[in-house]
Amino acid sequence: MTRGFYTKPTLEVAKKLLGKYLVRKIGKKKLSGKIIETEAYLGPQDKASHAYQGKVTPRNQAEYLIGGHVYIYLVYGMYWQMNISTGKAGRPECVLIRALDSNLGKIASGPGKLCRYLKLDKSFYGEDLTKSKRIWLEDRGIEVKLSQIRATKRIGIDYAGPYWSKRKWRFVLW
DNA sequence: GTACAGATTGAG
DNA sequence: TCAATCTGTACT
Repeated sequence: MTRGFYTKPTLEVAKKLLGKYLVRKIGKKKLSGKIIETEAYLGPQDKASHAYQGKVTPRNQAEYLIGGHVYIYLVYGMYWQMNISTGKAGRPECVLIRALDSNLGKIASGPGKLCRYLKLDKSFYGEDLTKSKRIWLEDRGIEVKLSQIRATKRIGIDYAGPYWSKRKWRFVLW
């Protein structure tokens, strides 16, 4: 996948990521899975985003990078979440990868489990997906029809209030 | 320096 | 339904 794919509007990227393959190389082994669930977080306006109101911290600065970079962080002190930054540089927008469909079953059926399975941690912070040799995305020619994409409300952000928690910015491949 | 909440998960 | 568990952030 090239840079141009990631710099499109975030909601568009979130939908187009469905059906693409996430590839992770560990030593001589290659792990991969089809992306089946994503969630969009839209910058300063989104109360559920870490960059709400344009906040910049050492933790979320990767969210401001130009599309195609990894924004990874720890939640609840135990689980890593992998995001892909989207849009232009300076825009705090990203897509959270929530689930992969792999031949190993439901091992990556949630953001925390996904990262545990792929052995992702802080060393991937800010990794460039268009250049990295240990993690990248592949288009394997799977055609995703609009009727196969289901939009639902996002998970685990009720604290952001009913308006933002009800935005249907979670996309599931049906 | 200390307090506190969280983009989850798995067990009960 | 609810606790585990720890980092970053916002205070004093």
